[in-house]
Amino acid sequence: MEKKKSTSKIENGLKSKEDVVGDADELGEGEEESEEYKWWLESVDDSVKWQTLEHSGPLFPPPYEPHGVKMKYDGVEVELKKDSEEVATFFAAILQTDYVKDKTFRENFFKDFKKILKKDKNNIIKEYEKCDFTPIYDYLQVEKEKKKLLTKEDKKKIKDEKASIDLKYGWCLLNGRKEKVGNYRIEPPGLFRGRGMHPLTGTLKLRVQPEQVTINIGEEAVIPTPPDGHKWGKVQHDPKVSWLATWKDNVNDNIKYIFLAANSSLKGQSDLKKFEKARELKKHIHRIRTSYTAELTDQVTAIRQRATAMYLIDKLALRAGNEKGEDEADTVGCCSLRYEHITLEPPNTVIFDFLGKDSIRYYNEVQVDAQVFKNLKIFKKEPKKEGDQLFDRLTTGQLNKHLSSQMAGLTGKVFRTFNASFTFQQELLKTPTNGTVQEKILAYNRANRQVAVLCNHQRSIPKGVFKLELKLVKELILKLLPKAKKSRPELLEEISDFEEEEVSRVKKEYKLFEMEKFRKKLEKKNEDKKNEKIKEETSFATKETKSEVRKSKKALSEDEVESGKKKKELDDWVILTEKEIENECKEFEKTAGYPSMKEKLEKMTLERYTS
DNA sequence: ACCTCGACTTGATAACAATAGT
DNA sequence: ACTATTGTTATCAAGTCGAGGT
Repeated sequence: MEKKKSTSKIENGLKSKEDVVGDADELGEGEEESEEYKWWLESVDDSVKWQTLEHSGPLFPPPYEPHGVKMKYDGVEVELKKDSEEVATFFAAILQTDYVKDKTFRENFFKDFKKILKKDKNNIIKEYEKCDFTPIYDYLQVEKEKKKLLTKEDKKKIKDEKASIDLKYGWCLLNGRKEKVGNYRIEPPGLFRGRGMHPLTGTLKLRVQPEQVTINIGEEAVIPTPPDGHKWGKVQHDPKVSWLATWKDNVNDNIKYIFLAANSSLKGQSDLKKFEKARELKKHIHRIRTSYTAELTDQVTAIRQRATAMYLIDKLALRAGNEKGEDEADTVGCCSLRYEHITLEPPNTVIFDFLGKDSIRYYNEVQVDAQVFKNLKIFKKEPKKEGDQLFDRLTTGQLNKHLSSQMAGLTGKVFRTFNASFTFQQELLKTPTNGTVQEKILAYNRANRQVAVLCNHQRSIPKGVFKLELKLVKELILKLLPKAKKSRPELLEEISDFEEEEVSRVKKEYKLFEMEKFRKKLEKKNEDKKNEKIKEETSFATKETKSEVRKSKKALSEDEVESGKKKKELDDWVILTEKEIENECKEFEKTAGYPSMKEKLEKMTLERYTS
């Protein structure tokens, strides 16, 4: 195999995209130049993941250090033993978030808190309602502020320590090559933050002991030393799996792993394989579509359901939708859709409304093929009612079995990759061939947006409304919009009641403010660009005069130095039409509001503590 | 033919670092 | 130079899917 010295970043800039991706292996700074390993040219047999494997094992979180701050029970300070204090502190830390507003979260937390209290022989704390965690919360806030105020040297020291840890645990030797390890830290204890209506949210996630951990490592390799006084649960040498360590999580009985990083050869190879599979589907998609379209009218219900599901997965990029257990949030995918998740509106509109992965709402009104509409109507026919499976004769297992008979290795998720990639490519084809960098970026972002729409990817405005926040929000608005003092006198009033409604109203107001700012920014840039153009033209006309020439020869004039950056950016700026500005604003609206506000609030909190 | 378990990917989001703006 | 904004990386919950047991 031809080997080549890895090249510098500057050289990479001149190379084709493929090469740049290949060169993306990063060795720590100051590393010796290593010979490049072209994993993407390696054969794709991945049943054996490695021949030799050496690593430093997982890194455990530091033991809990008590702070001694007392919480209150029924108005009285209570002394807590170490373990109880730790759990109380987990809860205190998120006091202002709306995890605490969630009844399930509170109850699960308190149940586990009481268990720990019992072990610590504490029989004072009995009712959640009498608990007051705010002293601990306040303490944590102060600690946070202190951390921010650390000196540069202290911050550097912390950074260096982190780097030396990373040097030890962040790398492994896979077949003798140095590769990056991903999540080498054992997950620290805390309160399980299940998403959506997870029945176990708030449950105490216990500290993982080395005795629960299995190490997977090469036979020849030195076995990493477990923490003092501890032993590994098990040490194995299985080259058929890629993980370095594993343990079982006490909350869901889920198995957790330590894997290599996303940019490692192993992950790279399987990623490549995934996309190659999606490309392969392109060759078969016509045949597969013809086949399931024919099956839409099959006599056998199971086959009809399968065909209909395939249509939805293909057309809407729905997830396969495995069955879920009792102890999980009630979310669905294609195969697990229920009666209540779709509404049929003749002649052929289907309204999807359900919670998908991460309890993110999928809402879509779509026109479907007439036969699909007919089928869905049949699948909803009585005696079916709310709570019943729409595809009652279909499981993901059966679906995938059929898919792999149509094309080797084909499963439901391949359609998502395929359709996302296809959409992305189609959208990129609209890039202006000789457009500016700005225009190209715009096209790229638009393509990404289209994929996000297809796959229903959405980042939500973070929840977690703080009680204190409302007050701060009001202060903030007054600070930013001084004229509101007159027009909105109620903002000056003392807050008596922290109603959710009030919070969202103030937030909306802030969002409007943000959007106005954004629009002004765009318009100003447009203006600047227009002016610059005019200036350019006029300066070109008078360029002949000697003084002008001399001035330009004087390297850069002062104000040119100052506006250098701005100018550079303006060079790429495309003058937007009113409609484009409108579109950009609409896009901005989705993300405007909370994130920038949150930081401002944090700053104000800091000012408060430091003044 | 189910059902559970194990391994791995996916995706939201929180935390941090880099860059732009004043 | 200091701070606001934006981009990147780390974290971890929540999916997918095949294998192997009953």
